[in-house]
Amino acid sequence: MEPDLVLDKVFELADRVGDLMHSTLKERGLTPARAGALLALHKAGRALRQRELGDVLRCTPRHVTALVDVLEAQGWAGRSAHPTDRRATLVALTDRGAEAAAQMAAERQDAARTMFGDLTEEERDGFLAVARRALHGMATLSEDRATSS
Amino acid sequence: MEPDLVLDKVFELADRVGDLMHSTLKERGLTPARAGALLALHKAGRALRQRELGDVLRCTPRHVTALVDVLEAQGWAGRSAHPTDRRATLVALTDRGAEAAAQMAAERQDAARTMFGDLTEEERDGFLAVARRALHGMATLSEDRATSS
DNA sequence: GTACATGGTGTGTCTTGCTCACGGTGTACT
DNA sequence: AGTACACCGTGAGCAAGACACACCATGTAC
Repeated sequence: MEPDLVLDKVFELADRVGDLMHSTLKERGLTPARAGALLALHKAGRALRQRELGDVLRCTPRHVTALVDVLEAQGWAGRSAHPTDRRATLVALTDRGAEAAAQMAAERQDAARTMFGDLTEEERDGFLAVARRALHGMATLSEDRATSS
Repeated sequence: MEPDLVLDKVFELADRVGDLMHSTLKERGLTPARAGALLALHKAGRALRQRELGDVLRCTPRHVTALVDVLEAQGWAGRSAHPTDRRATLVALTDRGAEAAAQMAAERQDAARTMFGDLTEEERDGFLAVARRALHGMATLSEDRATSS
């Protein structure tokens, strides 16, 4: 069994989950990026500056503006002025947005339980250990590339 | 340890590998989709109809046209008439494309070895077993959604 | 030989994501 | 004070990935 095929499985797993999520989102009228923004706000549990949102989502401030534009137009979230910093804009979920985000988070957890809920503790630990070592190997690879450039 | 967090790790792993691949591709002047097409042709080992390429890449025929347009313009691949079916167009790698594809495949294998190469057979089997069960659970979920719609 | 299926493409749209430049605002240091 | 600088969001413009619909040329089956 080549390491190659293990990597294939990881991608297959991520792809399938991604596909499923994508299709459930479409029913809600949400795209992956917009849903990500809602979930980020949900997880934060408070209003975020657009800048903060961009940091969490790992995208540029410019893109956050566009994202929030749509979320606001469709009633998922709203902008408000920052109380003390007049440069900043706060983004908060509307009731509708909060409900959708909570539901999506719950669905994600259900899916995770369906996939990994019936594992023994041993199996889970073994799986995570392998994943962690792989991530560490990856990090090493990335650093090598960074220093050699 | 919640199943939730296991899913997070899978995504993290896939994301990191994806990021690394993306950056190596950019140095070559390739985008993910175009590189995918080259690798698909490489793996097939023969010229493919555009339709076949679309099936492998899981995208629409229209998108294949656009993809091949660019690959052809940039000298990675070339079109030729199908010898017997005059509707069909065959896509084949140029020498340059074949070389790049082979190199990318080798790099991918190297990365996989860095991540999973030092596992014992037991660890690898355990990991794969978990992944397979998760995939199976996913499939069940997807079917449920399909029948209930 | 007619009806239908298949293969590729023109046109148009949407989403994600980037850069660059800019105006308004905070902050720190003279 | 005032000046320099950093930070926040946004206007404008662009590239990539991907979809649907309509269309024409070609194969195929009846």
